[in-house]
Amino acid sequence: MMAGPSLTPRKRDILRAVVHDYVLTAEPVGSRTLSRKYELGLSAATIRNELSDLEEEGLLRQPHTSAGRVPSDRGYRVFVNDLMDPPELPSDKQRMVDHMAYQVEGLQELLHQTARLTAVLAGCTALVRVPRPRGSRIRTLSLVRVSDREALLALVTSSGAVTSRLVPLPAPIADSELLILSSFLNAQLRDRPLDTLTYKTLRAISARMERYQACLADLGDRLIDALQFQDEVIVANTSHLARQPEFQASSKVGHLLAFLESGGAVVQLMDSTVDEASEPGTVQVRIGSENALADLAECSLVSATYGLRGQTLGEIAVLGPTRLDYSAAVSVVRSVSRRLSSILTERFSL
Amino acid sequence: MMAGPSLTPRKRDILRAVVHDYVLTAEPVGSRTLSRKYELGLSAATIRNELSDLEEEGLLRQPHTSAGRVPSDRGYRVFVNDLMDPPELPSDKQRMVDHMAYQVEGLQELLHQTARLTAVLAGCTALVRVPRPRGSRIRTLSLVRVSDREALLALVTSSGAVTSRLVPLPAPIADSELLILSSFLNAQLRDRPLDTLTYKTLRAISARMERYQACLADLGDRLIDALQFQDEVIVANTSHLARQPEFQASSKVGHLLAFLESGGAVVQLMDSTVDEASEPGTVQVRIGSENALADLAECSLVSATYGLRGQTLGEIAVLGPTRLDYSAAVSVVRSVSRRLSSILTERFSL
DNA sequence: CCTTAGCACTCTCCGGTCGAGAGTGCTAAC
DNA sequence: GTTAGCACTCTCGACCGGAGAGTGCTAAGG
Repeated sequence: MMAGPSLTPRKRDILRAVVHDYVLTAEPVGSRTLSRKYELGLSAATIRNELSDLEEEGLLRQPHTSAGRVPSDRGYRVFVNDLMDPPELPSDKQRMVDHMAYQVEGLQELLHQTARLTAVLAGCTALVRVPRPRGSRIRTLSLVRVSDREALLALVTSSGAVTSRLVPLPAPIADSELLILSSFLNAQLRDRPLDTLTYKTLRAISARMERYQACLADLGDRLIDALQFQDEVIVANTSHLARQPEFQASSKVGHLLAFLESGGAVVQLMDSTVDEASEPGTVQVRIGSENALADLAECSLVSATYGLRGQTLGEIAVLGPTRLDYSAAVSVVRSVSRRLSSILTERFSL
Repeated sequence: MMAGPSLTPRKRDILRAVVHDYVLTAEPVGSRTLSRKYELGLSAATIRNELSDLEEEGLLRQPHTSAGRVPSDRGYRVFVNDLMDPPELPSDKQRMVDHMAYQVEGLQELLHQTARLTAVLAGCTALVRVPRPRGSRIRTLSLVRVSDREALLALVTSSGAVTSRLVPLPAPIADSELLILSSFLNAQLRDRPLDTLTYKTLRAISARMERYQACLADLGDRLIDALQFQDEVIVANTSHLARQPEFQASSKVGHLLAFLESGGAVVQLMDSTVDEASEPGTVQVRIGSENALADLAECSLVSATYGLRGQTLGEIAVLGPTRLDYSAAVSVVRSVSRRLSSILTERFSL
C-alpha cells in the first residue's frame, strides 16, 4: 500500500533479519542477537537505533519495554511486498509436486491429496476449496422444523443432488413463520446458478430478509453458513496450528478449530480474499488483521486459485500464525496451484 | 470384569454422585460438596469414610492429598457396567435422529451428516467409520521413490479404483530395495479382499516384512497407515476436544489432533475396539487406559457398529475425555447407530 | 456399632517480594 | 555516522506465607 521503498537498504536488511529470526524462533529478537547471528557489519547499538526507527514507522512492535522486537502486521506486509523473493521450489520438493497426481483418479481424491501435499511441503495447515458444480441451479429449497431449537434446510439442485443441513434456531419459531421464510428464500434463490452464489450475494439476501422479518436476527448468517453446502473445504494438518506456541494459551486453539470446522466461515474467508481479477498462479497473502475476522487476527493466509483453461475453479491456501515463513509458503502454494491447474487441464480438457 | 456387585448400595450411590459431579464440573469432588449437593442423607464425615474405602478399592483417585476425589478408569468402568442405565433419547433429540436422513442422498453425505448429528447430540467429537467397498480386491500395488525421504504407494483395486499415498521413508533407500519390497507386498496382498484387511492382518504382514529386511524398521507401520486408504474415518467437531480443560495444558491438544488426522491410527483404534461378536446396536465403551494407545490414555470412546441386514458395515463412535457423560453418550450412539442401520436397510435392500 | 462433630494436618493456590537476565535508550567518545 | 558504556525497565522464576479446601483420626452420641 505504501512506505515500501522509503526504507533505506540497511533498514530493509534489518527488517528482513528480524522477520527471519522471529519466524524461526518465535521469540522477540533483540539487537544483540541480530548483530551476532546476521552479518550486518553493524554493532548492537547501531542496530538499536534502526530498530527504534522501524518501530516508529509501525513495522515492528515491542511486546513490552525491554523485550526484543517482533514484526507487526504491517512489517510482515512490507516484507512480503518488497523484501522477499520466493525462490522456485527446491528440486526434491518440486519432484513431489510433479508426482502429485500419479495414478490418482477422481477429482475429490486428487484435491485431498493436494491438500495433504501442500500441508506437508509448507509445514502448515492447508486448505483446498472444492469447485462448485458448474451450471447447476437451485431447484427448490425447504425449511422444516425439527425441534424448537433446530430446523432442517433441504436443498435440491437442478442436477438432482440433494443436500440438507441442520440449522440452529436462535429462538423458537412458529411453523407458519418458517413457512413464510421458506417461501421467501425460495423466491430469492430458485433457479440461481450455484456458482454465482458468493458470500456477498448471500449476505445481501440475508440483509433483505432481516428487514423483512426482524425477529429472525442472526438466522440470516446461519443460513448463509448452511447454504455453503457444496463448497466443501478440505482441511489438512490442523494439528500444526494447535502446535504453534502462540496458540497454546487459553482457548485460542479451540476457537481456531471451531472456525475451521464451520465450512461456511472458511468459505467466507476465502471469498473475501479473492480480489476480483486474480489469475491462476497469482499468490495472495493476507496477514493477520487484514483478514478482518476476529478469529484469524493472529493468522495469515497464503492462497492462490486453481482452474481449468483460465477459468477459476477453486482455491488452495496455506494457513498459519502471522509468524509464517511467507517465502516458503508462497513457493509451495504457487507451485502446487500451477501444477493442479495443469493436471486438471490435461485431464479434463477433452 | 469384576468387583461390581460387591459394593454396598450406599457406596454405589456415592460413586454415582462422584462421577456425576466430576463429569459436570471437571473439579475433584469433596465430601462436603457431596453431602450438600446430593441427597444422600449422610454427613460429610460419613461420606469421607466411604470415599476412603472406594479409593482403596481403586475406584477413585486423589490428585493430591487434600484435594477431592476423582473417578479412576476402573471407577468409570464400574459406573458404566453397573451404575448407569442410559435412558432412551429424550423425544426432541430422538426426533432429530428420526429426521436424520430426510432427503439426504448418497452414502457419503449420509455418513457425514450422521457424524455431525452425533457430535451435536452428544456434545462431543464424533467418529464415523466408512464402510469398505465390499468384495473388491487388491489388483496391484506399487511403490515408487519420489525423493530420498518419500515414496509413493499406489494401489489398484479390482473395481478399477486407484488410490495413492505418500509414504515417508525413515531412511534413504535404494530403488532396488524398494523394488524388492514392492514385489514382496504384492505377493502378500494381491487378490486380497479389502474387507479382510483388518489391522491385525496387516500387522502380521508387516512383522514378516521386518524380519525379511531389518533396515525397514518402522516402515511397516507407515505402510499400514497408508494401506487404510479406503477406510476413511469421518471426524466431526474436533474442537470439542480442544476445549476440554484437561487437554488445555501443554501440547496434548496437538497430539490428539495429530492422532485424529492420521486416519490409519484411528482405524487401528476402532479395529481394536471391535471384540468379535458385537451385534449392531450393542454399544461398547472403552475407557482411558483400556485403549492401550498412549495418545488416548485420557480419552474414552463410546461406539457401536452399524450395518445392513445384520452385516456390520462400519462403526460410529463418540470420543471425549474420560470425564465423559457416558450415559448420554451411550444413549446417542445407540440411537443413531440403530437409526443409521435401519435407513441403510430401507434404502439399499432391494 | 454406625454416625457425626471437631480438630489437627496437608496440600494447592494466590499474591507479593526479590534477584537475575535481557534489552532498551541515552549520552559521550571515536 | 558509529560505537561503547551505563542506567533503567521489564519479565521470569524462585521463594515465602497465608487462606482455603479437604482429608484422616478421634472421641462423643444415638
